[in-house]
Amino acid sequence: MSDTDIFKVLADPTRRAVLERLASAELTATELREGFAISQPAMSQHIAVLRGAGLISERREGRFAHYRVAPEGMAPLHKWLAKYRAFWPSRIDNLKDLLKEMDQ
Amino acid sequence: MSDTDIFKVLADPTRRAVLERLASAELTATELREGFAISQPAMSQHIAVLRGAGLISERREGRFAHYRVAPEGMAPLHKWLAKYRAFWPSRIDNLKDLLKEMDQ
DNA sequence: ACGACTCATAAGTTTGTGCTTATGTATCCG
DNA sequence: CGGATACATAAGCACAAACTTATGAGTCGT
Repeated sequence: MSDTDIFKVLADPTRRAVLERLASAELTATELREGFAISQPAMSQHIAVLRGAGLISERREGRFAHYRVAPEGMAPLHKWLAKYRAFWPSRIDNLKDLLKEMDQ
Repeated sequence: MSDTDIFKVLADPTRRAVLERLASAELTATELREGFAISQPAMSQHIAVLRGAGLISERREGRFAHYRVAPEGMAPLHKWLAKYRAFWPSRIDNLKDLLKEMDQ
């Protein structure tokens, strides 16, 4: 998955909203569609794109498809952004706090 | 600058390449164009987009326009990605190393 | 077996993005 | 002043992206 593809995939607000909803819970395609003013095929297509990018994973169960975030798919994005870490200083303190939290 | 806009801006490989070149040095529009198989207006348009997104800043000097990275423009991206930091564990060690480096 | 349900795929339309050529504006230099 | 240089803007075109409706494929319950 190229950087260009990752950015293109995430440039769509509906797809980012889908990721956000999946961040807190595993959901089916139909459940995901709730709250979106979008047709079922449109959602299906977005899901296919997210899956193609490795950003979500699928668990089939009968006629239901359950989706969840595949965080490792964000790796290219992390990696790209890291190239600009020389400019992070103002955020380092936050990171330090975060690490302290996680140590406990 | 919305998340959607930031992602759209960065989804273009030419624009990301421009940022990469500017990360190490301040350059003029013409200098930036070197190595790209692209017309002058095309580059000018990409620059306008990057500037509109707050990702680069301009320093005018006579007829020359010098550009450099405006790292704070990446903030929305950092912020968005941080929402998925719950999935970072495998990267925490790298962060710790990074912080150690920066403390010295 | 049959209708209802969940999701995927196909085809067509519309809108957006990035490019081009042409031209405009401002600055520098001889 | 007048030509050359640096960059921006305008207009038009080609391709890509996201949506729609229609339909297909598989699963469930009665």
